[in-house]
Amino acid sequence: MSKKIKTNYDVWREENMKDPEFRRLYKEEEAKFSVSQKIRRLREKLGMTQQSLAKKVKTTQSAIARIESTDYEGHSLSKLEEIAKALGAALVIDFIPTRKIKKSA
Amino acid sequence: MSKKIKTNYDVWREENMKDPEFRRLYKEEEAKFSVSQKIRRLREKLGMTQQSLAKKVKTTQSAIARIESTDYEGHSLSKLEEIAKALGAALVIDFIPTRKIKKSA
DNA sequence: TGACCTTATCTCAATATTGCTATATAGCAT
DNA sequence: ATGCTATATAGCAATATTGAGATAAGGTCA
Repeated sequence: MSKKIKTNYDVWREENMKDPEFRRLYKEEEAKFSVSQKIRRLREKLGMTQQSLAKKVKTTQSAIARIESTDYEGHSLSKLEEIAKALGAALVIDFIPTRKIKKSA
Repeated sequence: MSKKIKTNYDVWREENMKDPEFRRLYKEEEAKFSVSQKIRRLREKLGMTQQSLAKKVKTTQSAIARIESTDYEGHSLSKLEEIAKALGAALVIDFIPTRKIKKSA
């Protein structure tokens, strides 16, 4: 039934799972994951292949693979929007202040 | 009726909302605005000009103006990260499913 | 009025991302 | 083993974004 192909991401995750701190974050906060990984995980939840996602986004499998690679950081917002749509999701972006904001105008 | 889907971002926010300081800094209403507007509003709250922000991000005022223009959609994630940092904020990105995900996998 | 500050818009070159093909690897099944 | 499927990666052309300078518009203030 279920195919268990081990991706680079699987290898990466298994390796990192050896680290207790990583395990803690992995369980508690998926928010800690990169955009690339979020896309991959959502795609896999939907049972889609890179190929089928590529078709929906009108691009190629290799382009999806690149976007999902753990060390890729060249994402564009427009592409992310397209991908989100193809995955039946809404892309949410927000800026969260990490330090105090001065009251002055 | 339908279950409200709680995203990782929701969990993250709810958890942080327990902190009074975070609540003060975070304004729920901000979520409605576009990325361009969010940048502009946050910059103005900090009393910064496009010029001063440009300097922090090592670019020009015209580039900031372009990024803040309402109909601009060519944002890159890397630029947004830089801008967020310069504005003393964390960039949060999440995919929120808008339809049910099959239980499998 | 003029001087100054802030923002918007234009153009162009430099840089970055994307699309695409080909190819390699890995897992599973026959 | 072979064949099939899914993914990863390299190279290059096409496309898109960015950086920069010039300029214009609007506001404020003396």
